[in-house]
Amino acid sequence: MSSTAPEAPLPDKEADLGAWYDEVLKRAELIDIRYGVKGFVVYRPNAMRIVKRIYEMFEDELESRGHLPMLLPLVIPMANFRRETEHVKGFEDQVFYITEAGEKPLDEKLVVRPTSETAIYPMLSLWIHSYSDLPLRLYQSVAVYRHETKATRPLLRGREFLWIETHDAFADEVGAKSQILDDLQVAKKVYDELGLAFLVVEREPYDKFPGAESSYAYDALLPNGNVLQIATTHYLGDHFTKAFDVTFVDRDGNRRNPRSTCFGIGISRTLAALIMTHGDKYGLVLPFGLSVHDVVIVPIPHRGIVDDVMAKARRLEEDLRAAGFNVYLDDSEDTPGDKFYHWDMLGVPTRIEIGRKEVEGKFVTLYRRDERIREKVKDEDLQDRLRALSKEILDNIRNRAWERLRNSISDAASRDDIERLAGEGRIIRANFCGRDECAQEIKEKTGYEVRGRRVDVEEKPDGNCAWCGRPASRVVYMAKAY
RNA sequence: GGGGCUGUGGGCUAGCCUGGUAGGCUGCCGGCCUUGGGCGCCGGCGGUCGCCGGUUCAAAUCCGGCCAGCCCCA
Repeated sequence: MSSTAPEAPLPDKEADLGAWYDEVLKRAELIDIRYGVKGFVVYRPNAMRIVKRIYEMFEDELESRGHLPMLLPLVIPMANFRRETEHVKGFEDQVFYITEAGEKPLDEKLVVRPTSETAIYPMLSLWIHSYSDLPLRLYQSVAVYRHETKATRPLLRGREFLWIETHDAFADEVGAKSQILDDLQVAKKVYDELGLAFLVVEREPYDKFPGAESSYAYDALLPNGNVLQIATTHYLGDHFTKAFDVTFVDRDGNRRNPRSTCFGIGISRTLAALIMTHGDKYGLVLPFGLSVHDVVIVPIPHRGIVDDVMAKARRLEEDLRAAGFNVYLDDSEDTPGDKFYHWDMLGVPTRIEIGRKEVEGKFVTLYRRDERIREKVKDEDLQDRLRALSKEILDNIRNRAWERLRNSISDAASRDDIERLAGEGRIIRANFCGRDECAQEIKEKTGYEVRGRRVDVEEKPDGNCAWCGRPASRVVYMAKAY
């Protein structure tokens, strides 16, 4: 495979995030957008490596909290899809249908899942009988399909995207609501390990998932000031269990409908957020555990001591591998400079350079990608230093992300404030009346969306609605959204 | 949904207005020389110019349609 050594520098990330992003997807060989079908892209090995790791992190976390894996079919019979009316209304203008096979029309039209509630609930009605079957926590890691009408963007808005969806059922509302909090913990834990910064918000009532009673979301901040919804968890009440006749008999012998929840984790979008949050003018920046390798060794052979350099490089590779590091010795014939640019582009977090000085001085030159600086480390200290760096790098890029998020938020007390701050691309915190009319007007006038109120921090309004002046019932965050 | 721009060897592009042998950089292959942030030299490989149709003796180039991507607006 070619290790494309790109000539020109990347576009300026701050000035033109979109151009930078497209170029990184291409040069780091992450995503190929040339498949030829609008909204569908190819994930190349460098992307899938990261995707698999993100999946693993979420799956491990979900399973440790009682979720079991499952796999539902891609297709949903039309009759089932139509059983929950609000849900249908929310999705029907963007579902793909399968209507024929070969040349013949199908007897029953099939829906390609835009999400799998209407696939699983008929099964839950078969599986759930007694309170002892509850709670039931299931998840699947799949792609879903939505015929987006807005402009599609690789990983950010596709007609096919990767995600995890959980489908949980509980005997009562208390159980279901506590699951929502647990879901939020799952997301927080993994996003922390990815170094992402985010707002956790409860969506406004008119902005809920179709069929939900309440919706909670993780909005990550992108460097252009936009927010990106990367995960949502929903309390579905008994809407779906009623519509699909899911019942159980409680301890008192009464037949009841379980309360249910679902949790959608956007894997494609999480990848996009990772790329854009941490990347710089040399390409990806990733914490340990996400990139193709965590440590790359680059030998710098000089005439006369090539053998010594290679021997030390090989010995290091062996030692580090034995110690559990994901290490790679780049002994290709490219020049060192070429290799530096290549591994920088892929976001490999650390690099070890071995040349004459390192062989003679019994040390290595250790480079960290996040700050692009080198340090000398004595051979015997290397493993400890790498372990420490693993944590330092993650802390560093996470802190940077959070600092940017904190610095992006401004308070607005009036309509003028909102319009001015929206013009500056700020995330806006404001007292809000909670009315859909206001939210729509704000969207029309400024392009900003009311994203909801914080759930991780309690914030009480200290004045009237910043937009309409009516009494405020909550403090909300407004932002331009992807 | 509306408007604009773009599509040329693996990657980036020139040529298009003014129709006539598709040029460069990079990559890839072979060789020599090298190697501390994209080394140098020599030789070679690689393109039905997004797709379909039209005009013409002749189309990458002009015209129409379609597909895809990017930007702006709703």
